[in-house]
Amino acid sequence: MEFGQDGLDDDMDQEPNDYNHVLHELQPGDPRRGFHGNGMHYSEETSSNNSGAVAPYPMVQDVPTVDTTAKEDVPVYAFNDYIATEAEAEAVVSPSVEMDFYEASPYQEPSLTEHPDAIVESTTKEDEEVGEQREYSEDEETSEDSASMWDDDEARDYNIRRKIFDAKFNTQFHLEMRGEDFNMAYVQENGFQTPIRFVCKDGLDLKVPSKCTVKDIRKAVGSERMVDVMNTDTQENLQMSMQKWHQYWRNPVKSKRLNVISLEFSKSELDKDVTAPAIVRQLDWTDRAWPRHLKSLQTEPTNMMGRMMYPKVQKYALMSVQGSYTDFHVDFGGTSVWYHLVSGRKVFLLIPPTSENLELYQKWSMSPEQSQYFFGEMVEQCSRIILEAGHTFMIPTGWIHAVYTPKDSVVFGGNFLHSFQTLMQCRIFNLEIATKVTKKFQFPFFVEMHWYVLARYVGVLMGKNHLQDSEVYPESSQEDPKFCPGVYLTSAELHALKVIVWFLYSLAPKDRCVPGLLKSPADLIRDIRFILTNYKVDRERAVTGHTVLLWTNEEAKNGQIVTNSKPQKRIALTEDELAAFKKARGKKRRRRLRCKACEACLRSDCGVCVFCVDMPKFGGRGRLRQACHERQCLNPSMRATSVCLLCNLKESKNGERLHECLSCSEMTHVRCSIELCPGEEGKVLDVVSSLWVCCKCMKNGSGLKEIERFERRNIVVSNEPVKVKKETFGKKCRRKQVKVSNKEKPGTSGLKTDKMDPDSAGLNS
DNA sequence: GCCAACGTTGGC
DNA sequence: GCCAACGTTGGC
Repeated sequence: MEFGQDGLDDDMDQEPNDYNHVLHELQPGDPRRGFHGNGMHYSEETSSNNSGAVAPYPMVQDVPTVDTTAKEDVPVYAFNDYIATEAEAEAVVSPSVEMDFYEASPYQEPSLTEHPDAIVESTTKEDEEVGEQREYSEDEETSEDSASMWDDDEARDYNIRRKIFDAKFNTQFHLEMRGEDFNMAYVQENGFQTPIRFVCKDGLDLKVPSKCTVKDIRKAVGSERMVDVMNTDTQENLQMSMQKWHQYWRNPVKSKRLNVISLEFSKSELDKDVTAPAIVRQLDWTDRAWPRHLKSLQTEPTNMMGRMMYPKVQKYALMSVQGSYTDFHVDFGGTSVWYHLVSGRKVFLLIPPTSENLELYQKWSMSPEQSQYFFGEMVEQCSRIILEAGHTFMIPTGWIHAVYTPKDSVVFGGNFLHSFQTLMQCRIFNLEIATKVTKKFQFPFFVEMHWYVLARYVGVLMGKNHLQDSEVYPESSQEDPKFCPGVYLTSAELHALKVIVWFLYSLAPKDRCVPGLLKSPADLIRDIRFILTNYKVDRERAVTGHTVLLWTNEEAKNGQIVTNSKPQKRIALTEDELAAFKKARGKKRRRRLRCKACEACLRSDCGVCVFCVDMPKFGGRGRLRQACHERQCLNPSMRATSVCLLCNLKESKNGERLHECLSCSEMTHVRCSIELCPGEEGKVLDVVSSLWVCCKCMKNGSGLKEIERFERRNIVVSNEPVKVKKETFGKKCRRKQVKVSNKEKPGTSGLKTDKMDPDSAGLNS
C-alpha cells in the first residue's frame, strides 16, 4: 500500500530546509506554525483556512545543537562508556545504509518446520494449478474485455500473468498459522520476520465486514472523496472521486486497468466496522507511542498530510479490478502490513529483504529500464502465495512484493511500525531517501514517531514523562531514575532503542524533526542511554504476552488490548535485582586479553623500559603496573561475551572476528561498520590485529588523531628502548598513595610515600 | 591467594 | 591532553 496524496499541494515536494526557512520567519503564535518537526508536512491549509485544525500547543522545537565554541562537546549519546558527540553520532548512518540485518538479527528467524504451531501445508503446487486454472477459465468467462487485455502488455517487455504464475516461483517463504497463535508472546519470542497467512480469521480478533462492495465503500467515505488511483500498465497515479471510481468499477468495458490501493478511511463511516488484528493493535507504534491526545484531535478522514494529527495509515480499503498489478515494491517506512481479503483473489510474489535483494531492488527501482525486467527473476528466490476471500495475510518489514489480481477484489488492511524490526524499518526509510521517493509516498511523521517511541519507552521503564501536556505514565512519581518494577524488555526491543538513537543522530539536524511536545531531546537521549547501559534483558520474563507500551495501569489491569495472549506475567523487581542493575552499570573493562602466543607475548621483559624499571623484580616500586613495552600483545583477544554492537553477533556470518575501535572503543565487525558508513574505510592497525579505527571515527576525523596517539604510545617495536624522562617521572603523581606491599622490594621500607624516588625506580642504572 | 597488567582517574 | 598512579580483574 502506498500513502495517498489526496490534494496535497506542490509544496510537498520541496526540500525540508525550504520549509525551515519559512518556519523561522513565522512568529511564535502564528496559527500557520506547522505541526511537527521541520515543517515538511505542510499542506495547503497552512496559508488559508482551517487554522483551527492546526494544533494549539507548542510546535516546532529547534533541534538540539552543540555549541561548537564550548570547551567541551556536550555528550549527547553514548554506547557502553563511549560518549559520542553529536558530530560523531551524525557520521554514523548515511542514506544508503547497507546492513545485513536480515541475517544478523538478534533473534532467530522462525522457520516453517521449527515452529510447532505452524500448520504446514504443501500448498504451492496446488495453488499454482488452481491459479492457472482459474485464470484461464472462470475469469475469462466473466469478462472478455479483461481477458483480452491480459494477452498484451504494452507497457512492459513481458507478459505479467505468465511471469506471475511461472513455476519457478514455487518456493514457500510464508508460515501458515492460526490466529490465536500469532500473539504478543509469539512475537516476543520469535519476532515477526516471516509473512504469515491465516486461512481463517478466528483468533485474530480482527473486525471486518463480511460483505463489502465498492458501493458500500463509496457510501461510507462519500462520493466526493478523492482517491488515488494507480494505472496498472504504467504504474502511475491519478486521482478521481469515489463517484467516478464507482462508475468505472461498474462499467463492464474497461479501457484501462485501474487500481485503488491507498484509500485511508479512518474517521469515516467505515472506521467503526474495521479493526486491525489484536496483535497489530499491540505492536503498532501509532497506537502504542503516538501521543493519544494528538491522535484524538484528528477529525477529518482525508489523507492530507497537513491535516494529519498522526500517521494516518492504519486503515486502508483496496479495490482492484481483475488484471490489476502492482509491481515490486517495499511498503513505506518499512511498515509491516495486515491484509484481509473480503472478496476476490490476490496473488503475491514475495522476496525476502536480504542485503543482496535490497541492493538489487534499489538498483532496479532506479533504473530507467525498470519495465524491461521482471524483478522476481533478478533475485535468487521469489515465492508465490495465492490469497482467497476470507484469508488474512501479514507481511513483515522490508519484504519486497508484487501483487496481481486475478479476480476483482476488495481488501481491508493497514500499515504499522513496531519495535521488533526497527533496524530494517530505518533501513527502508534510508532506501527511500536514496531512491528519491517523494514525501507524499513516505510514512508520515516517520522521524517524529521515533522520538515518541523513545519517550514512551522511557515512560514505561523509568516512569518519567518527557512530553509536555501529555498523559502521566504509570508510576511516574519516582524521582530517582530507576526502572519501573516488572517491566521487562526483549533483546529485540532493547536493540530497537539503540537503533533509534543511531538513526536519529544519523540525520542532519534539520531533518531530525524533534516534536514540539518533547521537552528536552538531550534529556530523553540521556535516559535512553541509562536504559541501554543498565537494563538487563531477561529473556524469560520479557515474554509476558503483553506489550510493555501500555498507556495506563488501568489498561494493563483490564487487559483491554490483550485479547488473545497468554496471561500476563509481570513480576516486581526485588531489591537484589535493582542492586544488580546498579552493579551492571559499572564500567566494562578488560575487554582485551593477552594471546600468549604472539612474538611479543613470547618475549621476556626488556628490563630497561619505564614499565620494567618500575617492576618490583627490577627494583621498582610497582606503581605503573604495565606490561613491558616490548611485550605488548600483538593479537589480544576479546572477552568471550563480546558481541558486535551493530549486529549483536560474536562472529559475523563469514567468520569475521570482532574489532575494537581505538577511538570510540566500540566493538564491531569491520563489515558491519563499513555497511553503516558506505564510502568510508576504517583503518585496521598493522601492529595489533583486532584493533582498528572504525569507519565512523575515520569519517568524523577522530580516528587519525587516535592512530597518532596510539603510535606515540607504542614505539614498542622499535629497537630503541623507551627512555624515562627524569625530569617528569615521579613528579606528576598527585593521586593518593595506597599501601605498598612490604615485600615489594628488599631494602625499601614499604612506607607510604608521596613522591617517587628516582633512585629506587632504577634510573641510575 | 598471588601475580601480571588493563583501563580509568585526576592532577598538572 | 598527558601520564603516573592505582583499583581491579583474569589467569594460574
